[in-house]
Amino acid sequence: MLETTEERAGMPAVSAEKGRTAGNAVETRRRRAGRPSAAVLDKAGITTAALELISRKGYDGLTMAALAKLLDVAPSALYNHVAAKRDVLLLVEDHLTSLVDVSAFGSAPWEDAVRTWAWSYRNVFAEHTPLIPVIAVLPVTDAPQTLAMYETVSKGFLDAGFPEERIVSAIVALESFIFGSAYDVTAPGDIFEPGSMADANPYFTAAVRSSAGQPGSTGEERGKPADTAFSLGLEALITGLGSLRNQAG
Amino acid sequence: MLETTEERAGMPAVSAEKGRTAGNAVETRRRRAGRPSAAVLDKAGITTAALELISRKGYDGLTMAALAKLLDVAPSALYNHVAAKRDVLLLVEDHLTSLVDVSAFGSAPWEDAVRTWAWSYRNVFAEHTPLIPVIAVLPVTDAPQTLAMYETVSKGFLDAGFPEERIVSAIVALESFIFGSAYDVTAPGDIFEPGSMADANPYFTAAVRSSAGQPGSTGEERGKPADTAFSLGLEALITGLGSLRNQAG
DNA sequence: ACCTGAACACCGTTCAAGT
DNA sequence: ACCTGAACACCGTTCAAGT
Repeated sequence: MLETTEERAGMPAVSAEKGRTAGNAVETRRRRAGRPSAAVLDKAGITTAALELISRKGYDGLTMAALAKLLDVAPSALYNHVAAKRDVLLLVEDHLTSLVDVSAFGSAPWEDAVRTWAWSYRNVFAEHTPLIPVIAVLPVTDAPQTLAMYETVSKGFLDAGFPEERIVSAIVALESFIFGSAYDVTAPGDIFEPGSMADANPYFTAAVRSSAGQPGSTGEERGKPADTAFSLGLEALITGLGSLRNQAG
Repeated sequence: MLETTEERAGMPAVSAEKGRTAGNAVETRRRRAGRPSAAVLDKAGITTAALELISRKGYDGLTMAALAKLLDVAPSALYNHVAAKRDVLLLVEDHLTSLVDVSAFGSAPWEDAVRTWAWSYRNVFAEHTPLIPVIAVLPVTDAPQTLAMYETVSKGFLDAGFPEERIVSAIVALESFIFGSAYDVTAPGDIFEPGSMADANPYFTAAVRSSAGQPGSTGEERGKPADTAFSLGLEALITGLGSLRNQAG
């Protein structure tokens, strides 16, 4: 999996001085200053610790100080492995992208493969919306797993008869929709309730009232609003983009 | 338009003690402690000052301290008018939404109206992507201009024969695509250059190479990549969602 | 090369005191 | 009600010193 030499270790690295794993304090003997005989930190360990912190305390809890504490080092030690906090977010982003399901490309028909990929992609990042501003501006060179995902998706599009010169635009369009939709998942359910402003906005108010209880994409009685909107937009995109394919696929 | 009583003043409020407008220092006579005879701050002034700061220094420059300095007050004075920095972002967001062009609804055909609205919406927020996480979770009750936009768009959809119970989902789907696409505009042009990873990712690399110089939506020789992708996705959504309309429109 | 520890230049926010 | 001024509890990051 595009593993680099400095990222081979598991996480969290065992601290020789303490005989324990990070985040699970057992002893308190201090590590003295100076370079340790074996490095305590590596990128894989930092990534796993960041993920652990995010799942426990959310993105507000992901501070360099908290990360350092979980890894049992001084905050400044992190800067031997990352240039800035943004690099930590980047490591996390690339790891999460490897969780996106691209397996249907190559087995299922194009429409099904895009559907599986898009839902999986949205669901992964719905839990990690603070990363979206990072991804959107992220050069693919800095994110090997993200690049690997694009490679699989590109091959799937090409094999399905999609014109090569339109593949990147199509992926970008789908991704834009996916990222925007990931935010919707986190929105409160009553986000569109006009409340006291209902009288001044009758058309929108009526639309909101009548949209309640619409069936979800999976067929249940009332789907979550975010899922209904995602399904609606995704099917429109699949149909519209699919019309660009030629007969080769 | 939906002006509230405490927001009627222009901006920046004139400081009686200094005889100048905020952000344009002339005198330095100190305002003494205690409640001033006329309020120095109001929401409209805070909004305009925030916008000024953003245009001059970007969102990193928008701090409560910098905002207070531009308005010539102590930082703590802001908290008499907003509960937190988030409220400042909300004020800015609602103002920007009022700049989105919804004028084509009611005059142009539905497809053209959606197109005009979507491009305008994307262009406004492409310059203000840090607001996107705020909007996505924002109850409409707290943003009267945003609600007004939804009202106009909803009426446009209904008048065009769009089924009422699908309007909110359709707007959400379009908005999701618009917000995601706004990020693309800010991305560096070479974001997809595989660089040294090209060999390991041949399909994606070929797609990136062949996508360069594709025509933009406005017909010029080579459009900006973000515009090409936006056009592609938007037209797919317009076609797909448009098929839901009945003959009434 | 890769740690510690101290320090720097900020943040957003709170709150008593003043008029 | 609506300011000032001081203070609090943080931030991310830098850098000399140590091995």
